[in-house]
Parts: sequence; structure tokens; C-alpha cells
Amino acid sequence: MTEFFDLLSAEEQGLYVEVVLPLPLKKLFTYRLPNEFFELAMPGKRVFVPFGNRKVYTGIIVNVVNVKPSHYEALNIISILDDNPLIDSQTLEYWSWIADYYMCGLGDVMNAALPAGLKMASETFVALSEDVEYNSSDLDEREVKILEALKGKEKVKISELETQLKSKSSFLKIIKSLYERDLIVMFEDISDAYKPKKLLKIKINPDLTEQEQEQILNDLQSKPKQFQVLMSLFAEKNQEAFKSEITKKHNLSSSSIKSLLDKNILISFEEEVDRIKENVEELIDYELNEAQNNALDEIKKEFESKQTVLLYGDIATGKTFVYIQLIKEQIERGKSVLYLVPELALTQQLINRLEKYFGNEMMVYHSKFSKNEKVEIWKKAHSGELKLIVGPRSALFTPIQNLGLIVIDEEHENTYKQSEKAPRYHARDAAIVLAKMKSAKVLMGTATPSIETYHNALSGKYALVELTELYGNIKKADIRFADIKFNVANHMMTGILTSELVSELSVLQEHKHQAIVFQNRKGFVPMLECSICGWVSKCINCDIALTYYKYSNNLRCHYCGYTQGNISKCQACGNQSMSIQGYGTERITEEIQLLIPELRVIRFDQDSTRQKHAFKKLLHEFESGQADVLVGTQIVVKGLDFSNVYMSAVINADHLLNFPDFRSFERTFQLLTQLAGRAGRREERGILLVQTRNPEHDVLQYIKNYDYKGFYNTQITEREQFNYPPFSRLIKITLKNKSFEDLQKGSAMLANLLKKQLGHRVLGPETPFISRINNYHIRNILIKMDLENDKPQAIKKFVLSTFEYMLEEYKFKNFQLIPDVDPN
DNA sequence: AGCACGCCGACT
DNA sequence: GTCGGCGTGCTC
Repeated sequence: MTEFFDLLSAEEQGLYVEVVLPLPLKKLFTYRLPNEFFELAMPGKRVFVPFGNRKVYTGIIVNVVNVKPSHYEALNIISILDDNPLIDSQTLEYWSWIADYYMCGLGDVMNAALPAGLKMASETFVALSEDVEYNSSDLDEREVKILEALKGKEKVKISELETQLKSKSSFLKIIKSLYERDLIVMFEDISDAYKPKKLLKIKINPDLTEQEQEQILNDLQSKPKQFQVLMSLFAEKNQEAFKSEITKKHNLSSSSIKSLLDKNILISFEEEVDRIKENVEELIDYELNEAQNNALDEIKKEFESKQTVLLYGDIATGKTFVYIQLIKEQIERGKSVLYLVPELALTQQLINRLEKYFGNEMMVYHSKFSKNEKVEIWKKAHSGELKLIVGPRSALFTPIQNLGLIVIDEEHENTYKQSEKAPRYHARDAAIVLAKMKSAKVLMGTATPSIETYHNALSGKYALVELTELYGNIKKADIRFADIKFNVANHMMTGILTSELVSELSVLQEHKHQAIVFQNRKGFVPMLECSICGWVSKCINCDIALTYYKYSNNLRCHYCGYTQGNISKCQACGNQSMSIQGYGTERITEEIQLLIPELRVIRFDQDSTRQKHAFKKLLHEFESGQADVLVGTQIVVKGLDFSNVYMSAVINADHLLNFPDFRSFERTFQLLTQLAGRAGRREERGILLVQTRNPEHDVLQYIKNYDYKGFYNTQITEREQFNYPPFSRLIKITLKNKSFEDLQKGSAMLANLLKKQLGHRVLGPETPFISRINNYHIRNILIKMDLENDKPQAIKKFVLSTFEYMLEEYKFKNFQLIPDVDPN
């Protein structure tokens, strides 16, 4: 009786699943569960669901419920993709935390967390109808083109067809009309699902008796090629090998293999292989020095009572060796480790080193890996096979099992914060939350802690361990200032190079030294200015001066890519007196070259390293001594260890110091200290030469004296005084709109709405430094939340509901409102 | 995010 | 008059 009743109620109500979709939408979507899936449905499993009138997406079940949605008819799910949940409940909880804390949708988190190969979506395909016959004269030129393109093909992605034919927007209409005349068919298909890679293996037929084998060998005397194949297989383990490998190794032809297969002497079969090959070099060992050993012991002791430890150690104290030892111990205990690095491209040396210690148990999570490769790493992590994953912030989402420790190298790096797109998370902070959920430890290391982290370490929230003894014979660089003001006053400047820098550069070759020259990209880019009226060529879409490129002799916008060619004449006063202002790396390279022609100078920035291997090539060139000077942007500061660099130089420190941002001093300290660490790492003491108009500047003096603590003290006082982090939490709201007036009105309105409730916490709207990008005008509103008295989650909720309220208002529907929690 | 619909300007 | 641009709304 009860059974019958249950059945009836299931029939009446049905079972439903609430699903996250990998889209930037806030809500979950509810689907009906057909009877055959009742048993299989559970949170964490992936499902295929229809969405909109054609698309199919991969979603993840968040809840299984038995309440029928009241306002709409739920669609059925198409299928369940996993036998076991891909995402466990703890991970789902973690995702929700990120979504709530960073004010984005769960779908945004899902999108960031799952590799593309695990969230397949349908794509529209088109193909010719069967037995289609058409008369070209009945059709127009473009219709014929489409039909021609489809000829002989099973199916073509509609998006590919569109790009292939370079069609404009009438494309879809033509497709539609062809479809209505039954000339073509359209259907949805899942493209690019993960496919394991399979290779063909060959093996000596195990059914052959020994006598038969001998007989065959005898018979094959006259066929030396086939004989050779057989002999090489006998040498292999299990008398089997991958076909492609064995042909390569012994220079065999596949035709001789084929005849052996035909004769049934060999058999063939497919075997799944890893796409990611590990170059298992011989593992090596090392020994810690006394200081490192002490640090290690201290860290372990602190871990007994604290979750998070900050290892504050100067550059070149060998922090990496301490990490390695800790990782080893974790692995020995059956735990696994996540090792976060700021940017993989700049960490090659570290990765090579780690590979030597951990070989196959470690894997790098690289954004350049293909879809399928990423899925393989994911699966390996999921299965517990991997013990160490090294990667950038996104590696935080790999499903590593049995997590015991997260290492965050160069904790202060701002690349740990994702700002461009949701989820706008800070990997350092999110890692700490993850570790807490998994009862794992966190070790952060840096020579220049962020103010927030050091504050937490001093206040006892984190433990603090110091490592100050320099490794080997390394000496800290001598930091000197070259006074631009003095140079200018005494006519000693050559372009932008001070006499001090020139004289150092001119003796480089004589002393067989190398140098690194740094120029901040943001601070000073070359632009074209009229020397009579001061008019500057600006981008037509963005509020920003166009950057001048010498080699292509044109102007380009860094934000939208707009280019402009004809640039000899001032468009305001008409004079032919445009001159280059500002100095990019290109101009600096040129100036050095002009002054000291025999110096070999390499330029290293986003432009010169855009091509895939250009980066490595340039690095190698410099490393092997084929160049004397490396000129570059931020990229030269980080992680590059060149043993022969005697000097690093900064073209203009004032641009760094004066950058309008409460973190600009902190960043200057970090940058210059790191740069100093790049110079003179052998027996000889190197120098960091800083060009500035203000050598007496407090911050520069702290840098010169390597006095982080002194610097920290001034900073923390200032942060407290102006109520900046770590004494407050920030939410930056960016508003974007095409209409300038609407933006003005809307941003004022939002600020007022927020102020009504939050009062003095709300700052702005403010016009950012670059106030228009791609024809969108931009305003910022900043919310400072009090750390002690405010409830951040309540404020965030209020902010989001205010967004909704505002978007409901007429004219404000087309606003982009982008919240960024803990902005950089 | 994608996709359809519907409203306006510039062209065969 | 139509083509094709873009703003608006909706997706279980």
C-alpha cells in the first residue's frame, strides 16, 4: 500500500534536478528526471541538458528534489554522464564559497574549474540533404557556394562554415532558407568530447607454439625485413611494442609488419596511452644547509598549531629546497601537494628543478596543454595517482586527492588575482580556504611579502618563519640611484639614459658582464605628440593615447587593437611636427644601441615574445651569452636566474612610485627588490642602478637598505590611517556603458543607492585612468568595508540586490555592473 | 554566453 | 522597398 502510494506521488510530482550550467548566470536550472534516471541521479554528476531552443550543455547536478517547479514546465535531462560523481560535495561547497565571496555565479566557478574537455556543449552542424539535386541557376551565388562547401563532407560545423566562407550576418538567413527548401539538414552534435589517445600495438602471436615459431623464423630467412621485425619484437618486454615506436627505433617499414600481421604471425591491438609524456630524468638528491634546516624545523613545528606559515626569506636563500623537503615528507606520508606559482612561463627553471626531484609523481598544470591533455591531468589527479601538481592559479581547481599541503610561491605576486573575468578570485586567499576545508597546511614564501600577509603573520594569524642567510657565496646587489634631475640640469642625459647608466653600459663588454634593463610598460609608452600644439593621437574607441611602433611605423591601441597609419601630420594644428614622447622598450633598445653600437641588445616584452617559441629562444640567447643587454618589461623581473648578470637598471622609478593606487609603493618595493636579486649572483657583488628624479624618496631608501620591516612599518601606518586593506576589505564596482550620459546618470544613481545604506563606506563614482575602452565608457565605485564591525557577506548581498534594482529601472538595463572583491 | 526577435538607418 | 546593424529579453 505504501509502495503504491510512493509510486503514485513520484508519478505525480516526479523527481527533478537542480543543475549548474557553465554560463555566467546566477541561478540554477531545474530539469525533470525521466524514470530511468531515478536511481542514478545524485549531486556532483554531470548531465546533458537542453538549453534554449537548440543548445545542449553539460551541467552538474547540485540538488535532487521532488518539488515540481510551479512557473514553468521543466524539460527532461538528456543523459547522465558519470557513473560516480565527478565533483564531490566538499568541492561543490568550495565552489559556492568562491561564488559567494567573489560575487559571481556558480556557473562562472564551474567554468573556471572544469577543463573544457569535461564540459562538452553541442554545436550546430549542417550537411547536404540526402540525394539532393539542385539547379544552380535557381540559386544565387552565395547559396551555391555554401552547397559546394558541403559537398562530399559528412558534416560541417556551422561556425566553421561561416568563417570559411568569410560570410557576414546574412549567412544565417541563407542557411535557414536552404534548410526550408530541404536542400540541407541541420542538427546538434557534441563536438570534441574527451577521447583517450590510443596507439596501435603489435605483438608476436602468443598462440604460436615454439616449434611454429622456429619454423617461421626459418621461413623468414629469405625475407630479411620481416625477420628483423620479429627479432626486434623478441627483444621487447612481453614481445610486444607500439608500432610507431618500433618502426622508428629499428627503422622498419610498416609494410613488412603488415605482411606479418596478414600471416597471423603478429597480432595487433589498441592500447590507451598518456598524451603527456614525462621525461623521467634520474632523480637527484641534495642537502640542506644549516639555515635551511632550521627553517624547515621551525615550519614543521609551527604547522603543529597553525594552518598557515609565511616563509619570509631573502632572494637566493634557497627557499625552494625547503619546499622540496617539505613536499617529500608529505608524499612519504601518503599526502599530496599543490604548488602554486605566479606564472608558468617564468618558472621554467623551477619546474625543471622540481622534475628532477619528483619525476612521475609530479605534473605541471599548464594552460597551453590541449583540451585532452588537461582532462588527463584532471583524471590522474582525481584518481590519486598524482602527488604533486605545479601550476598557476587555475591549478587550485584540480581535484587533487588527500591534500596535505599547498605551497604558494612568491605569495605577493598580483597575478594570483584574476581580475579580467569572473570568478575574480585571489588564488592565495582561496587556497587558504581550500586548505582549511581539507585540513591541509599552507606554506607561503616570498622575499617581499604583501602588506596584508605580513600583517597577518605579525598578528599571529599566520606563523612567521625567517630565512636570511644567503645561499652559497651570493652577495646582495649594491643599490645605487642616478639622479635624473641632476643629470638634466647638467646636460648629462643622453635621451633618457643618465650618465651613470651610460658609463656602466659602456664597460659591460670589457668586463664580460651582462645587464638587465627594466622599463615599466604602464608607466611610459611611446606615443606621438605634436611638438607645437601638444596634440596627441588617441584611439577612436578608447580613451587612450595610441602607442607608436617603430618597426611597422604605425600607431596602435593597446586595448582594442585599433591601428592608424598616416602619422606625419598633426591633426589639430596641421603642422608636420609630430615627435615621439615616452619610451617603450623598443626606444630604449634603440638608444642603447645607438650610443654603444657594439653592445648586443635583446628586447623582451609581450610584443617580441608573442610567438610560441620566441620566449625560450630569446632567453636562451641571453643565457648563452649571445647578448649583453636584455631590455624588457615586468617579464625580466621575475624568476629569471642568469648567472652572469652584473647589473640591473630601472629607467624610471618615479612612474612606479607615482602610479595612482594605494599599492604602488608596495609594488615598487617588490619590483626593485626582485630586480636587485637578479644582479650579481656569483662571487662578485652586482648593482641595481635606479634612475629617478627623487633619490631621497623614503621608499627608495628602504629599498636601498633592504629594509623590508622598516618599509612595512611606514606602510601599515598609512594603510591604517586611510583605512585600506588589511584594515578594510574593498569591493570595486566597475560600470560600463556605451552612452556617456547614461553612464554618468547611472553611476551617480548607483553610488547614491549604495550610500543610502552604506554611507561613508562608498567612494566615487570615479573616472578611471583609462575611461573608455572599446567604445564603452567606464566608472568605478569603491566600497570600503570595515573589518571589525561590518558583515561583508551582508554588504555583498545588499550590493547585488541594488544592482538588480537598478537594472530594473528604465535605461539602466544595458549597464554592465562588475563587482571585484579584494581588487588588485 | 548564445540565440531569436524586433526596431531603425543606408543601400541594391 | 530590403539588408543588416544592434539593443532587449530569455533560457529550466
